[in-house]
Amino acid sequence: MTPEELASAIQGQVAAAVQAGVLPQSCMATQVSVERPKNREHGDWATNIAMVLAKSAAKPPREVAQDLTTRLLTIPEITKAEIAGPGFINITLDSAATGLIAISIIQSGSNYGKSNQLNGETINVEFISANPTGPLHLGHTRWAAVGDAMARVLAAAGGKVSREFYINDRGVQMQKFAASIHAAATGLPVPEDGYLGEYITDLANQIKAKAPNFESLTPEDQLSICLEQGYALQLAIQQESLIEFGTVFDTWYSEAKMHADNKVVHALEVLEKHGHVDRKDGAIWLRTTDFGDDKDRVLVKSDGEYTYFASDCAYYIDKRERGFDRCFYLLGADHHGYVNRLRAVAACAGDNPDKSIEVLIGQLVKIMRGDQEVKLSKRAGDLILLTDLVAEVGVDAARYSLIRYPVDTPLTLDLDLLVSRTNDNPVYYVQYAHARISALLRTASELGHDWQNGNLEFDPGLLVTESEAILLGKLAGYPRIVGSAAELREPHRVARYLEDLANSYHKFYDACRVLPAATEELTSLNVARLHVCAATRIVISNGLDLLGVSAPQRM
RNA sequence: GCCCCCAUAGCUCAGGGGAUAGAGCAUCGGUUUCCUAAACCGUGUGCGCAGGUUCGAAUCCUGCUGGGGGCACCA
Repeated sequence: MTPEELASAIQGQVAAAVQAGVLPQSCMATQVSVERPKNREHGDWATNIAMVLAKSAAKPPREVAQDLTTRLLTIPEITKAEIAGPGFINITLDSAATGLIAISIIQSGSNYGKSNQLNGETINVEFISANPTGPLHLGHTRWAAVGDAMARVLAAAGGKVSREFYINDRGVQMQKFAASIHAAATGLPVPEDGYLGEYITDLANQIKAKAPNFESLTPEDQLSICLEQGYALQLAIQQESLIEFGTVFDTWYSEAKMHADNKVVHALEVLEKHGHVDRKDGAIWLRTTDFGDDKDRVLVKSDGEYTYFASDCAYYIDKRERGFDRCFYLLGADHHGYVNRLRAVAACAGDNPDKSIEVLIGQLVKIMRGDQEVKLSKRAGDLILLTDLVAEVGVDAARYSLIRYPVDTPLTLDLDLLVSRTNDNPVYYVQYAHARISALLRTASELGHDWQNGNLEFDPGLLVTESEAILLGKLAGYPRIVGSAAELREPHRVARYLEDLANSYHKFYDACRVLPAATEELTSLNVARLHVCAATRIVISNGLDLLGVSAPQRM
């Protein structure tokens, strides 16, 4: 029996109580919530329904609980229902009812945990969106991991998700980038505010190697080759490192192409049509203060140039016209000032920002090397790159350690720690549980035990020990973890859950012998426990998949 | 000045209004003739301060203190 089934069974008993006149009609509307009690002695599940209903029933919670308890005991799967504390009802299920979850997980396989909670909503998840003027650093890496996990979680909850990377390939930064490469290629001094770092020299060398006549070109032609080639090379480097990292975008969206396609002009027309555009001081403004921004924003400067903000507007409007119900922006804390203006843009375009825009602010990643904080500065070339992190700790550990914390808390990674003690990383703990089960199932098969289709049937009633009951309860809770991770936009919940699940599995493994000893025959108890193991492996594998972390067969 | 985020064990952090607030690391000790010991078991004076909301607050609200970040016709 899953918690959802239990909740609806309780709902049914509430209805019966209303029918019997014990509870007023108003109690029907109340949502029943079922939770796992922290303390195992309180049973398998607990509900606070009596306390919630107490007010509308105009009775003390314990009295409501008393009546419901009697009714709940008529449900065959419930062996015990007790009132506790202020009015909790603690419920113990028949061990067979608890154990059946294993079968249901095995049948669902990779679909276990998926739902249609988001009801096919089309969601655009935009993240990283780094300038193509340098490699991706650790700040981007947090989003590369979390943004992708977010997309996976939303998809598992029934969203139609598209991952998108916005390329800021237009504007002053690109010019500086080209000038910096050009300087490196020709031995000129680095321009003011230019980019530093070895990668600039590398790019310059690659460009010169591809264009043997480079030296003989005019400086203007050289510069334009540097821009074009430097951009292409650097973008390819970003794309490759993300693929290696396991983050694959559906769309790489070029700002320059958006301009070339006249999308910005179109966006201005849309905004104008909705009546929030002003002209003053020779510039064109969007009256974002109509919708809570603290000042109006310039779309077109008095010199006729579009602002970056104009691109933001056009990009948003284009996303909506491409059919996305909801646009996620995953931004660093240094961009939190954008939230109000993005929402105002949506409102100026005639949308309800509460529906169409969702901005998640990720606090910055602080990096320690021992006691020393490593300062990041792309211009100065002092970087911790995505590729560096992966080289040091591997994709799985890197992704996992970035995902397992909520994004709204600053994250401190100690590189020395991550490097020197990789075995202590929780990801290994979870992966080990998966590898351990894989080994066990492998052994079962090598010994010729046919536990799935053999003579012995799965008997869930044999799973009676404490560690089995705890493990089964955790397995039953997985779908709601995925659901809450999606609803709250907090993929880290999946990671925390997996650690908890792995812990329950290791304890189970320690307490319960799964396979028969070498000389003995397979028993029904072995079969039942093999089902539990198989179900656990499925859940770990499904959960790790949501994080983009591998589930190894061997370690 | 205005805005956002944060404050929980020695350290890094979990904890969607519920019962005795939890992990990992670190410390010290224990467990394997038996399926993977990357495991398991034991070892703890902790929710920054003050109010409020209610049957009940680490959780929600207000104020304060302390830390991080942000405020351009920049990108």
